[in-house]
Amino acid sequence: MIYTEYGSPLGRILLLADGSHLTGVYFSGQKYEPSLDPASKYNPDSGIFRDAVSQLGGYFAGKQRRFDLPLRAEGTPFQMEVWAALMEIPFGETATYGELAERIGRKEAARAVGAAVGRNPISIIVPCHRVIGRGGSLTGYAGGLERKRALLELEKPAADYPYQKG
Amino acid sequence: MIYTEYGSPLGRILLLADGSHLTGVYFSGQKYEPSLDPASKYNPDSGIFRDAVSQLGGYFAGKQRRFDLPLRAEGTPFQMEVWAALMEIPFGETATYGELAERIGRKEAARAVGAAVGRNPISIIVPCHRVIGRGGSLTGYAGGLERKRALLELEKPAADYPYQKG
DNA sequence: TCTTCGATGTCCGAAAACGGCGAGAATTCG
DNA sequence: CGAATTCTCGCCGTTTTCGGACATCGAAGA
Repeated sequence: MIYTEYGSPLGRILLLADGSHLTGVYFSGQKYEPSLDPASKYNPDSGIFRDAVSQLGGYFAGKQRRFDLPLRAEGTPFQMEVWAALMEIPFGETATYGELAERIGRKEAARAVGAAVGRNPISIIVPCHRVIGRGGSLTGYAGGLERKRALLELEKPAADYPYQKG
Repeated sequence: MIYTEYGSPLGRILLLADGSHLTGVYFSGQKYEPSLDPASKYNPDSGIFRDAVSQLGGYFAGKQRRFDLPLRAEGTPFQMEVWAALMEIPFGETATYGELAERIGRKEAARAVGAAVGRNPISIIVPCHRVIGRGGSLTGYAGGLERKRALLELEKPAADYPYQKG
């Protein structure tokens, strides 16, 4: 278990890996951010991290629309199904929680999908920010709505997203 | 993780080890017997098992009063404390649950001690059969009271143990 | 003598609470 | 009259909480 940090335009990001696979990408301080395993080592020079940081850099620079990295996300069967579905949403597009639920064959489980999306361990790369409410509202994001909005604007500069009141 | 079996005078016994340490000794079918990890391998020729079987043979034959084997028993801190205390009860002697509780500095936890003793993963060698009720009754044994009685008689052939009523 | 009760750590099942939802009714304003 | 907003309620997987049951034992009261 190794980790490193990456200073993104949206704030510091913690990256976790098991050596061969990327296992976590968290905005520092975000909801559900795991506490660092004492046994894990700071190792910014690991190949997996160099690739990840490079691709994240390209993404934030607007030069890269897809990621190509070995990922490993562990969770309940349901969660992993949801996360897999997330990977099917292309850059620049969005889906609703209900649509996602339907796609995995559990039409009525929109709310459970919401909970699972919120537990996505690999932010940005597994694009949980592309899921919004049926009415178009952003509804929520573990890293903070501000970042969700920023990511969506980065992917679709021309669009305007509704602001939530307040 | 490896395992083997040993046919004792009191029935078939399952032995577990991690290669260097003995991690489990269970009467086949006893309470709390763990289901065999699919990844574990049958390996009766492992050195640790040869030693264990040899010493168990000597014990049942009445020729050996102590065991000398590398052990590893995992559990909660409380449980491990109880199991360590069990090792202090010499061959042929007994202790009550309350005494054991007092010995680990938790005088009032006799009942909790009972629960922990019941979870002992290394029967016979960690001598949980040497713990009896305050009144002298055998109270319980994960491998069955009949075996507990047999073990105690093996260790102290001349003694007579009270039968529980009924 | 017999029953009741309280203290203790762990496990297990049941039940409830809790979410990054969504459809439909009720309500509020122009 | 619409159209936007708020409420209410059902939906569903996960997490948390809670209540017993245990390999006990001593003290207190009937």
